[in-house]
Amino acid sequence: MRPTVNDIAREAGVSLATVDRVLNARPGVREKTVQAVNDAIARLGYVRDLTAANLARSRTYRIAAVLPDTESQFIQSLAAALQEAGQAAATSRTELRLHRFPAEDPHALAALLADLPGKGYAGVALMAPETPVLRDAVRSLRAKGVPVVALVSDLPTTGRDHFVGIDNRAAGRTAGVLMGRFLGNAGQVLVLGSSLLARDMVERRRGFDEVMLRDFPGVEALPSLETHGSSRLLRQAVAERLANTPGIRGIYAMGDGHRALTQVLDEIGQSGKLILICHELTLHSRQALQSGEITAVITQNLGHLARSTLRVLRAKADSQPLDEGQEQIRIEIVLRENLPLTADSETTTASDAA
Amino acid sequence: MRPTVNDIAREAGVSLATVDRVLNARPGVREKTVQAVNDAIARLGYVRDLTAANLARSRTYRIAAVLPDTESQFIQSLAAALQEAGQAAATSRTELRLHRFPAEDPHALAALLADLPGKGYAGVALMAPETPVLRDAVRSLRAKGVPVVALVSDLPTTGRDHFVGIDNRAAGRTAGVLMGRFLGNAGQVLVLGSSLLARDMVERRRGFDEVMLRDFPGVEALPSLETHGSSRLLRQAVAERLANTPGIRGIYAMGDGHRALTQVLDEIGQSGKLILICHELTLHSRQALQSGEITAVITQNLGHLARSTLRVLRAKADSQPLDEGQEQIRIEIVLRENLPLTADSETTTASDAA
DNA sequence: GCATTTTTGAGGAACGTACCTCAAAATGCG
DNA sequence: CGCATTTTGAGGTACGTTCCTCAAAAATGC
Repeated sequence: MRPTVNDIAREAGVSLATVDRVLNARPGVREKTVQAVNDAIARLGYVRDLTAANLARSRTYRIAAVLPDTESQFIQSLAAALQEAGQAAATSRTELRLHRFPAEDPHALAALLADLPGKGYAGVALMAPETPVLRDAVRSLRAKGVPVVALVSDLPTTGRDHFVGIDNRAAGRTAGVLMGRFLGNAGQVLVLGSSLLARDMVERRRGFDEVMLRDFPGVEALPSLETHGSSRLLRQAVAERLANTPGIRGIYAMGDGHRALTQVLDEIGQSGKLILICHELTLHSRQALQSGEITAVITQNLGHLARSTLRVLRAKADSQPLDEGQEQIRIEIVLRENLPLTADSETTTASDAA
Repeated sequence: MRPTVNDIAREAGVSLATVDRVLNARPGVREKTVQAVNDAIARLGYVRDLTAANLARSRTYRIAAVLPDTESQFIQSLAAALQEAGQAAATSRTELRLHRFPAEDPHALAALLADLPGKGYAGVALMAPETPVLRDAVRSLRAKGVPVVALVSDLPTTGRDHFVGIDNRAAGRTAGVLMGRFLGNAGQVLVLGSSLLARDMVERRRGFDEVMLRDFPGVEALPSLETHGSSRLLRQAVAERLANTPGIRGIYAMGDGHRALTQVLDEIGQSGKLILICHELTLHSRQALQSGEITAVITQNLGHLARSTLRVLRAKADSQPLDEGQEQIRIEIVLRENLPLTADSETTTASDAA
């Protein structure tokens, strides 16, 4: 049988009340007694039963996930993964609520965040561009004791408690090696990004160039083409570039918009002829991998991301330490050959089925 | 406030006892009443509070992990990862005990397994070769109601409840694409495996060949060289082959023994000149990746593996459904550029620090 | 309609911890 | 030493569920 608080009390020769005071760091216990209790704890190898503790505390965790209201397949998948993780966590006294904000309106976002503490939220997960208004809003949240984690794209200047996502610079480097090696260190590479204002895009580009310069002098990475999430812009620009620059043998797509990209390649008869490396495994990129239109996808496991978010926020809310290893989100390389069968990490969830 | 069993009783117009009978599928309730209760549950959106339930049940999970007593760095790491996951799970009424068996003695293993049910184990995780003796032992365990999961190498014929590990065929395919592409579809490849009796080795080889035949006709994959875990054998064989077969431009090492391999390559002056693809990220393979001696490592996250093992066994012990997505172990591709900083998935744990 | 069986209700104890109150004991100080 | 103050003890209730008993009520068969 595992030792309980009563066993500690007996072992330490003190009362249950005192043990409780020590365990929960309540005041009014002599240093000497604290020691005696801690010794007994160590001797018995006591570990607090968290299930009982949470029950007694009737602790519940209401958590807010705040995402832009973009239509992108990636955001949809992220939302679905969060919902799913929330469902699964319902049995452990955790409740997740999804909030959307107008993608281009930092003030609406700030207002939304300001409203959260009053509603009894134990933590907030946030994916948003790092504006000054946001910075203040996050600081104010944290000042009120509500932990905040940044999702997917980091927000270092806001002083967020944690970042849940991949190291985008390393992701860019990974794309770089794959591209360099697959091209055999020769040829030009077209680089596409949704916006050079987003931190993740900048970091990916930096990582990509780093590897290219160091290891693949034979490859020329062209300046980034910004698509601003517009598929028309993307198709036009890509078609034009490929026509004008015959040396292009690879494309590195740092942002979303796989669909428009594979479409335009198909139209101009280049489908499957270029090395194409993208980010994020979605329903579409999965198909394109399978058909050989996309060579490799750099991705992160959204299921893991969502579960990690909940775990981290719960831990922060209780100011408990994290299991760093478990919370590190891996940079996954997906080729046709190691395409996961289904589910989880991915984008094929409820929202797609509908 | 979340609804409780009492709320259901009120809502359904029955007593608490009846609600309990329905919730726990106890007999003696009319179909009509069951329906009424289920309706109330649905109407209120009740979700059982597992923490309270486990507390009331005073359910604890004693789990055995059974591994061969091999010295290999991989097994050591796996053991460390399991220990660590066990530590972390201690707060949730889970206790993990590690058992070792003599690697070459199936009967000792069977005896060990036969002894477990008496000791109150709620589940067993097992990594072992698939012998007839083992098959019977596992079946007998399961017949006694003890769930069994296979670790790392599957045991399909034993009727194990679950397999925790990667799809080794897909892992071989992944190694294949990387090799084929990195070689630019030309040259010969030396393939090393510890033993062709181990199921994982066979599956990796099969996957590797599959891709080679289909996608890289220019590459010739030589017959597997068995090393039987002996580094002397490995060094001799590799040196000889490389000397006799100048067309070899890549090596695919399906098993362990990275250290001996990189050493012999260094000795014959081939270090870093060949494309070298291995399995399992260990302390040594990590260093070799960093120095460029190894090109790519196909690996699985041991931290994830260990945590998944515990989750699966707990679920099986309670005959609850699994979150398939969460339990799928990914095939990870590690290059120098996406080498995780530290910890977890890996081999740099307590045992190494000691 | 009666006896028999099945279904239901009421209540309580338990799991291990948190948190509260009030009184008793120990300690520190002048 | 006596006083005020700090520290400790004893006991209780609560969290939401499980699991038990015993009696009462309802349904069933003949």
